[in-house]
Amino acid sequence: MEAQKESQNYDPKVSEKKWQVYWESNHTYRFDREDTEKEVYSIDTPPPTVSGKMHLGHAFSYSQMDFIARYKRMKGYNVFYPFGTDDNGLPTERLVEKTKNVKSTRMQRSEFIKLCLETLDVIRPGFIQDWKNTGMSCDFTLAYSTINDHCRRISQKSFVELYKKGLEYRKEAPSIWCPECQTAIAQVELEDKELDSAFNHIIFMVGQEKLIIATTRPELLASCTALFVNPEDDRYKKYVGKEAVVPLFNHKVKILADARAAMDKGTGAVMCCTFGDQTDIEWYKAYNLALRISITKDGKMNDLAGQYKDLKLKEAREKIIGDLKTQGLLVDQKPIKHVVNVHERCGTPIEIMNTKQWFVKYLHLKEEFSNAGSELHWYPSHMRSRLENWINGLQWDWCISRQRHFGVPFPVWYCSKCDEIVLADTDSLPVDPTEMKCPEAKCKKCGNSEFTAEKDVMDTWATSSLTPELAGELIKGTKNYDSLYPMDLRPQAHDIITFWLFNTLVKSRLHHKRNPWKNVMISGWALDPSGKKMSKSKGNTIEPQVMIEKYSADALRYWAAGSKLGDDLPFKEKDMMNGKKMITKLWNASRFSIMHLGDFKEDEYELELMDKWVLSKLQKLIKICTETFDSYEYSRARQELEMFFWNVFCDNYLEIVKDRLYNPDKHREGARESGQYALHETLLNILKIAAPVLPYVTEEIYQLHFAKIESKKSIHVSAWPVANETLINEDAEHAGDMIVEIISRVRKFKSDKSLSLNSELAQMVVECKDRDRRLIEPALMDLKAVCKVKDIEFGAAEELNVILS
RNA sequence: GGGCUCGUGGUUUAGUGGCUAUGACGUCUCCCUUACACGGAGAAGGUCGCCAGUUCGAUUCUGGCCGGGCCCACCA
Repeated sequence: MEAQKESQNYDPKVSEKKWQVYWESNHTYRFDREDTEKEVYSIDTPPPTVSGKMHLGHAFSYSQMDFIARYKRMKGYNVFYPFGTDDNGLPTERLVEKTKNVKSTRMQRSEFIKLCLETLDVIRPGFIQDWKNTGMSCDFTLAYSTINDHCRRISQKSFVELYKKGLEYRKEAPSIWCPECQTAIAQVELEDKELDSAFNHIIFMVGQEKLIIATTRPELLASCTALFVNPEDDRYKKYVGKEAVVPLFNHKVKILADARAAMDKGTGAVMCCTFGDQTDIEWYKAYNLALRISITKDGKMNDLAGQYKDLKLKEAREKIIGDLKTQGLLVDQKPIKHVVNVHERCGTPIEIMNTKQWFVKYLHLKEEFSNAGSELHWYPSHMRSRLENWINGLQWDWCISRQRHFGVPFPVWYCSKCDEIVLADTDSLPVDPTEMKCPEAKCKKCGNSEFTAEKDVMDTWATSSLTPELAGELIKGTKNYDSLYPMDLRPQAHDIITFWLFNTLVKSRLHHKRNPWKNVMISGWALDPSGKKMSKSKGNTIEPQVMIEKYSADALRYWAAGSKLGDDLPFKEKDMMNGKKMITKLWNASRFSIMHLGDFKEDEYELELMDKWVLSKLQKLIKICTETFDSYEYSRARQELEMFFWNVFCDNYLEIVKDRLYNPDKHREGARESGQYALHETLLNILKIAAPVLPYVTEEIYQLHFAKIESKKSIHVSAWPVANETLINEDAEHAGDMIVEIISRVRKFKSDKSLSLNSELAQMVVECKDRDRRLIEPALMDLKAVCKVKDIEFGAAEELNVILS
């Protein structure tokens, strides 16, 4: 592959495409399945959802994990860095229905899945290309798709195993239901939404007396099973134990006392329904209350609601309120704002329905999960409390069944007589029970020979919580398979700690009693310029593809490296210029350096003072950047590098060494070679440290000069710099800093006089301590040249003083 | 209501128990010097949210308050 000529300007459009092809055809990022010499570093890459395009948040967080992957690779690890796609679930279903003009529910599931796989095979390469364009260094041959056979098999196998371990159960129980999507959902899929509502004060008759309760959901009157008051509430003590008549429906319910009834809320008296909210379930269980269901799964009233049957919930509410009013049973209506749980996908307020669902049993393991969370190394550390917080608040076992058509089927049949569960044989997976016969001829329990197939599919998180296996199993049977686990790193964004991170942790604990990974790095979000969340509906999204086109992928990555791990970063387009400038500057400084390095030979040279100065500072840079990369603080590494490169290297060192390179005769013998040595070392190490963040431009420069010297095919598989302690030289740094200070005074002098920097000065007197004079004297030739001053004299003074004429 | 997090020149950001508080963008002045005008040199601009405490000394540590963000809880 041809590197760009050093005489040309750097063109990222040409360069980025070129190196991407080069890396791919050379398998630069290939995980070696068989090599056991190198230590394995395994990453549990997040699989993005294929249905959408890559958005800026992706570019942001995937860049950040890529910095670490590249760093580890240069450190000598055999990096396992797969790239899967998540094509299981609603987004894919919608996409395929739209593009193929079909209806999932009107097709056989396997047929629809087949169509999905075909469609995705067409779409996926273009989709993945966006990720490749950002410079991701995944081994793209380690690919999985969460809906393909491989993943369905692993997912179903997990289900079967957990069932056999007694960690899953199927039960008719109150569960969270979305009337819009018409499926059960999990606690994690809930979202808060503040809605306008009203407390309706409604009269219940207790004998001849009126007891007034307050409710926001009068449409559930038919479901009322009891009234509750607080045992301490003097107003209502006399009613406890008596029966009240439910208005409009006229059934009798008991009045009970329970501390969960708040005296200061509404009227202090509350009705308990099947099921208005979580407390209703608790009361239902605690007091063995009747089950009175008055709403249907699609959000309408049922038979129990009598004349209100078939009305939608909202309509029923209005009609019931109207009827209460006309009958004088509604004494008051207080408008309130309250927060209700809605389904995060569709925004519909959820209902609690009694339905038969599959659950993963885990509420009894909260403590284990919490401890497991503490054992993970969190970067940044404060993100752990989000998991902790979530675990503490868990109230439901994990409902993993969904009443949808598209997804991973449960490999399960039920005896049509006694409901006995029959599982598919593990070897036969993946299966779709709706399309094959039950493997058992007769029910073991009752002898019946009729079975019905489970039609439900699994929660997508039941599959994506298995990513360590989905990826790892791809190399099963190779030498390095076992070294993958536990994986070294889970990188992801903070919004799915309670989803993906938690669920993966759960599965790993349940299956293997170990953590899935050692470290987790949590990235923040890319926000819009005003610091708000980007969303398509708000129209404030920024397309990373456009930014790459305009400014290059390196520039976009440079931007992504500008925020601390875990921090959100508002995107401002002008910030793109910083990266672009950095790239240009790197190119130009390298061009200049390489121009003077053509005849350089590695050898022992007596080093000039300013060479010792730059090399000493370089060693410190290497140390700090290594430390910061080790603790995932790539932004700090970027900042340190930028300061060194711009300030120390370009603005000062290159200016200082320039004269020795152009006019070696003016200097002592070997001064030029000493400069070449320092230049070579410094530039090479700058490039290497920049390589994880700016993979393209560093490769271009590396190939232009250093690749053949180091005999490496790519900078990205070259060795990460190691600081040479013997080059750390405090005296040289002190002396060099003084030289820089003197240069700065000269520059100020010229600037004040509106002189150009290369205007000549006749004389300079440097007043300083005697000791300092001896330290800086060795660099006198450099100083004269860079200041364009003919003669330098010294004087004695406690403080540094520079007199010019 | 609980937890976490942030509050630094006009904007943005780094950072630390103490030397003149970091850089970028913007502003102003100057300089086309054989790597780079997508550059270089210089300048102006900050009571480091407010109040107390610990300390010889706090922007940095502790507590309280004010303000922003996120997560969780509350849903009768």
